[in-house]
Amino acid sequence: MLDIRLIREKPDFVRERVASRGGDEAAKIDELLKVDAKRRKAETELQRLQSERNRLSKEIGGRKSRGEATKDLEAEVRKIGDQIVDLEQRSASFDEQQRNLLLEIPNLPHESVPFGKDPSANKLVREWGTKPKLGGKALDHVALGEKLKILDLERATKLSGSGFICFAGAGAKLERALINFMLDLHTREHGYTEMSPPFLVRRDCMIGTTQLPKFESDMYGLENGELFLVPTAEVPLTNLHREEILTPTDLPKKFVAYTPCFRREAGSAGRETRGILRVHQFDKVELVKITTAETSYEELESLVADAEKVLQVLGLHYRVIELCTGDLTFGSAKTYDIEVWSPGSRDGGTYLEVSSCSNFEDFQARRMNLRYKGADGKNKFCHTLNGSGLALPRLFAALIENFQQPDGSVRLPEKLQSYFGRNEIR
RNA sequence: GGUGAGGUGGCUGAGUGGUCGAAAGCAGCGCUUUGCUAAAGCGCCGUACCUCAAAAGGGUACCGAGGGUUCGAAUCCCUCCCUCACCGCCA
Repeated sequence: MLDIRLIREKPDFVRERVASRGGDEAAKIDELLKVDAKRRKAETELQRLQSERNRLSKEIGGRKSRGEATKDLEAEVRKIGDQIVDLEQRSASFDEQQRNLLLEIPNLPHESVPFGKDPSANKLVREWGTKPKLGGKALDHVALGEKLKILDLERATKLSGSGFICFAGAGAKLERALINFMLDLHTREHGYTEMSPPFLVRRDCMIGTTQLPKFESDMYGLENGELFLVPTAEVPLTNLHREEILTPTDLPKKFVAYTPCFRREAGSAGRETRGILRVHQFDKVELVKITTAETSYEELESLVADAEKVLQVLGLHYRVIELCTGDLTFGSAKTYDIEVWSPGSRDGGTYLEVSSCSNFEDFQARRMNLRYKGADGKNKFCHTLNGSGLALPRLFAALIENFQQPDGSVRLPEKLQSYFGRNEIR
């Protein structure tokens, strides 16, 4: 949520920044300013009347204690009371309109974000490692999974429909090994605190991290819209301290959690969704940071580095992409994607997004009223960041494709062997 | 799920219709004094919003949430939420 004062003071700047993402939300700025003006006018008038009522009510109290008549004053206050009821309703309605508009306006891209309207304007930041030499006959993860009996997609479909995964045997164990490996890496070497949060959260949490109100149709909900299945651990982790005022010396707070993620992914189908690459339920290890305003951008860089480390230790080739203004998600001010090499996908391989690391600045914090005490004693909104560290199905797919052997077996990276218990799957 | 108790400022805790945004204590901040690592005295010390060019100042709202009664509600009534205790059930 943007600061209404910023919009009021620099409407042109906000309009221009919002427009740089594409979309039509910039048009809402004018509407918002109108509502804001009406709201403040109503509020000022309301407060004037309330003040008057307070004054007269005290006068009544005074007169009664002296045994004087109060009928005339009571009639007057009753009249003011009627006007107050009316103005309260109008004021509350403007207030709600304003909040609803604010919830629908996306965050402003950071000034460093490259301008562009689609992914073609994204910027390659760096690459790490090299593509494996597999002799041009790389199998994709679906074929490999079937051959090694570590994926049972047919039966997953029987249980839950398309878009669900059933890891089998060594596949299930590999999934678990990867989760443990990543959690250990981030807690032991990167200083994150491991959490195991609820997988169902309240509506307010979903609003806090910007999944709602705009993207409700992408979410799974329960109980008349009261509880939602988390689409990512970002939601419970970032909301942990919602409505709190944190001590700056406790910042940054760094959390890591494994959770399943539930997404409707309505309308997605086709080559992008083959196998386990885009599904309704998947596992993910997520990194979240809560920081001060001053440090959030350096924290973003180290967050990306923390996520990259997973691929480095596993020895998987990847690249880091900086998203352009038009490709940013709703709440993000700046985002880096990490894409791992998948030699079996498409014809001759492609890159798969396994992490998206974003700085939301105070956009989420404002929605969830998450603050810290500034050095000047004033309460300030925190900055929030998150990134996958990493998403499992695509990592799983990339791993078995990159390390497949000519005989169809998969040789596991050294670091993973102790977690998996063996050095290969065959 | 049942019964009972309760939700007041960073914490503890008064306050059952009228200068209560709220006593007091603790914590915190500032000054003074003594001196020593602690104590005493005095002062300040919630949040959000509106107003104001800004600061100062002024105002409004907030005592779990939402409604109601009233000229006036932390205080009375209703609904809901949460916490605690005991009972029941249970992986």
